[in-house]
Amino acid sequence: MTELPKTFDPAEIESRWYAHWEENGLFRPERPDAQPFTIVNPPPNVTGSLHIGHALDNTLQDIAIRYERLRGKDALWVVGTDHAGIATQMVVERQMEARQDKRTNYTRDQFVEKVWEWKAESGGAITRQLRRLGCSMDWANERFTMDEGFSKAVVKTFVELHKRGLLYRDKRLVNWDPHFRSAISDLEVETQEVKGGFWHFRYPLADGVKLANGADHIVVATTRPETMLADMAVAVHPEDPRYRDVIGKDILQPITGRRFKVVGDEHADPELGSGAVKITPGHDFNDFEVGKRAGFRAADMLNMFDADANVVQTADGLIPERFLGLHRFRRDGVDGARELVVAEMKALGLLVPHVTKTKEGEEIEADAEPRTIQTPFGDRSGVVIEPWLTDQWYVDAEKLAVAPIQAVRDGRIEIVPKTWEKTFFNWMENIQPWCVSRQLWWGHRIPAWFGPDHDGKGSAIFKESGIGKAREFYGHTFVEEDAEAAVASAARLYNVPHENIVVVSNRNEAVFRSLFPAKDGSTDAPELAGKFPIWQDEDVLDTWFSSALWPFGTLGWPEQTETLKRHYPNDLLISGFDILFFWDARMAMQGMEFMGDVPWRKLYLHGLVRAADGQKMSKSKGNVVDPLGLIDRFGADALRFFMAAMESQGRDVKMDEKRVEGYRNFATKLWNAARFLQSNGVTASTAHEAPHAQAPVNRWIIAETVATVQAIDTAMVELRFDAAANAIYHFVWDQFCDWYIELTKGSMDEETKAVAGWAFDQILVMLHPFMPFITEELWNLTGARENELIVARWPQALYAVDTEAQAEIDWLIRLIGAMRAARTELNVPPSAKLKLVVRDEAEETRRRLDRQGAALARLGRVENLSFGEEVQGGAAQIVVDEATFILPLEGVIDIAAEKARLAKALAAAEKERDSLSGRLSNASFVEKAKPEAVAKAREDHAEKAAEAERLKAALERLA
RNA sequence: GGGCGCGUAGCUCAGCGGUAGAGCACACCCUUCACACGGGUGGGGUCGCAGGUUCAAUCCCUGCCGCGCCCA
Repeated sequence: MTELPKTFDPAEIESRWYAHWEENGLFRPERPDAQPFTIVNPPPNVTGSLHIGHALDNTLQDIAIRYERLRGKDALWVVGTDHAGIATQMVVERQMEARQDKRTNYTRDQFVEKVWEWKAESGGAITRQLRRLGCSMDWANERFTMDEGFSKAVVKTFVELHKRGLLYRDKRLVNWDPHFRSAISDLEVETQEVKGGFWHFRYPLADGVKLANGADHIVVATTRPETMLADMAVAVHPEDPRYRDVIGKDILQPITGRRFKVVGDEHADPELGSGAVKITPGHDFNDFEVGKRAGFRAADMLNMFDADANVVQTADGLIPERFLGLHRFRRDGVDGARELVVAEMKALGLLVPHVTKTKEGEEIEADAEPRTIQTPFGDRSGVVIEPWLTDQWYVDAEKLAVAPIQAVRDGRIEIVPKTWEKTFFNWMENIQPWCVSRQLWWGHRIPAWFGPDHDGKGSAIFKESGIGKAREFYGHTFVEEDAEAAVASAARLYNVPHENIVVVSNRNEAVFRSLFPAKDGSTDAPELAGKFPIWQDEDVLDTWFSSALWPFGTLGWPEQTETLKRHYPNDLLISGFDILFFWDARMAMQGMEFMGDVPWRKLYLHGLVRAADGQKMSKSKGNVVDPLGLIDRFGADALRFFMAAMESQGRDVKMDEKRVEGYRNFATKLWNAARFLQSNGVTASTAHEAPHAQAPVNRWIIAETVATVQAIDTAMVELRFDAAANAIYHFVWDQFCDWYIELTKGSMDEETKAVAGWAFDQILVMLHPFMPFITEELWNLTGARENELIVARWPQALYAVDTEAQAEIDWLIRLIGAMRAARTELNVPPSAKLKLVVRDEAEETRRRLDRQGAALARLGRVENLSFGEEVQGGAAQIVVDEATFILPLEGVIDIAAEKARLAKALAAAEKERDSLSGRLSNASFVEKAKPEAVAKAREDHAEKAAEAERLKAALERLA
């Protein structure tokens, strides 16, 4: 056993022990016969670095897993990262940009290769950082969503969902992110309020038609004037008397000269604005629905934007040349289509100005009415989302949501805290189809192949298309796990031999090679004449589509592995509530669909970590706290303890560095307690059971240890991390250090050494889930051990509570406390030793004084104890239970001060006594209150009355 | 507009039907042989406001005020 150094260095201990645990496989000890306990980590983004939210999330998980490991379970904490489609592609593209390079200088395969290179070099940052936090994850089986095995699971899921009719391709409006040039899901759209305008345009009626009021036009209002270039109708309420007669008549739109109809649709609210709205089905979600009701097919809806949201010609060719290529609206100081539309309408006299009056009654005209507009933004790109008409893959979330909803309802999944259930239900019950395709290069390529139409006689037919979006035109789709299966499927459909199916890279190639002569000019026949080219969908899947498989994909699925059987369902999932929809809900859907069972039995949702001022941390605000910086300053143990202690269910955690510092101090306190024990010959305990003890102080600390185990066990069942942390904190500091060590100082007999060693060992075990590093270090420094603390045994909580010992030590603590208080209040110098005279004491008190005399003498600074004698002159008097303790202070004491002190105590006792007697004299209280409450009140009343009597007597003695 | 949550000591937060707790901060004292990242003692709260239920409300119910989040 080495002597403990005076101070400890968290950094050194942390790196040493972490490496030791990992190298020795201690995060996943072989326990084939033990009950499994399984958690999967929310896979952090492979480009990410550890932020304070990860620190909270992973600390809680580590506490849970270490706790269960100590309790002997086969504890598995699955770890890995996700490939973060957009984020990772962005990172690599940004690096390229810095070298004046760009993605499109490479083929897709070359680019993807470069991303893998980046991952190999830089993708490990977050996993190194999780290690610094002390997370005891199963690194030996670390997973990545783009792993071969995991990718297989992703492909299989896609194909299966498609087969089951739960996944389909559809042409409809998606949330298009013009920055990333990709679709995103509705969850990735953040609505924000921005200041905008509401413009009113006059749309002339064609053919001389007039409204009931004689007007030759309809006024429509819009917040997006640029979309008029793709308008296809004007909608009015069918019952609106102003417009009823013109339904079915034509509008002759200015600027484009397009003719379209006035349609009746209840979407138009007669109360709002003019009651007439322009309809742009290709660029607005509401208008899309109106358009469909008006009889437009999605494929015929006009599109006026390219992927960058710049204006392109519509299918009818009516957008004037001068608009083409403009951005949708003003950007970087350059006017866009919106500004030009407004200017031209104004010039045409078709803009209805917004008129306001100043206080002086003067009228002021503006082009638009200022308005706050709910505007959709891409959560990652920060640009305005453009509803765009494209073909995308959708998961039928509504059907998949049924089973998870049921599982939560009947308790197979328990959501903690329960308040989140309502949010979960609300979202799940109103769920929208989930768009899972993304127009990126990095990710799981969608296992769907497209092929041309056919004439039924072995020839391919390529449909002509009017709109230049090659990715959308195909005749047939083959969703299969690989190209070979797709070829087979295509051969079946086209009814041709396999060798007549040729896999090409995209549609352009298919068209070119099928319809035009071979490149070498050797023949006039197209190279693929008589054959059927098929090409794979170029899109990839939403990253969340893959991470939804995490609870079983990481365990080997679709293979039916032993691990999978043993560890699915997982026992617990811990995640921030911010990913409840993104991830948790989707895991529940996929888990129920493919495993037929819940992914986890409990779902624990914690809040956000906020900055000290309560603001959300963000890079732009510059208020981000780096958890690694906190680890450097205070140690990982202190940061972890802070996270646990602050995690009460349902509330956000506000950052408080002083508190982290406080827990660093707590670690130091523990360290020094160990030093003290060591210097007193206390060593590691050899038994799991508590030693037999006679001395009340030893029996007391055993009882308190057991009470602490019970408190932690209860807290952990309820997932009250704060309660668990506080229980061990107060036990260590307030009971073990402040009282047990102090009471046993100077009387360290063999029994005490054994009990102290045992109790300290239990402390190390109980504290280990929260502070793994310092506890492991002390465990090994305090004695020879058979095993590391990380795999030690959790304390037993089976002992009967030793109420007798507890009562005695409780009495002793109260007595010493009261004596100290009296001394301080009467300004007795701390070094002064006083005599102590006891009167009115019961037998039990005399016996206790007998046993605790030494402790009382040292902690109460008493040099002589006697009974019953009358004290001459001034003295301080202390009432504890039935006895009065007198500290003679002849000549030293200020009688007036002592009188005041006693009077204050007397007043307090009388106040409580009277309040209790008041309650007891209330007949309805005695009748209606619970009997226990009445009994308790009687008991307390008797006690307070007696105490008041004794204090009164003490006061009289002074007079 | 719908939903959820929060308002308790100067600050950060627990608590909960029987008249309030912690950490930090604050004041005073202590070079007590583990620890000043320490020890001791103490001050400090009409538990947002107003009603109601109850023998009894900080705790349950209703309304209001203030703050925050999510969804449309």
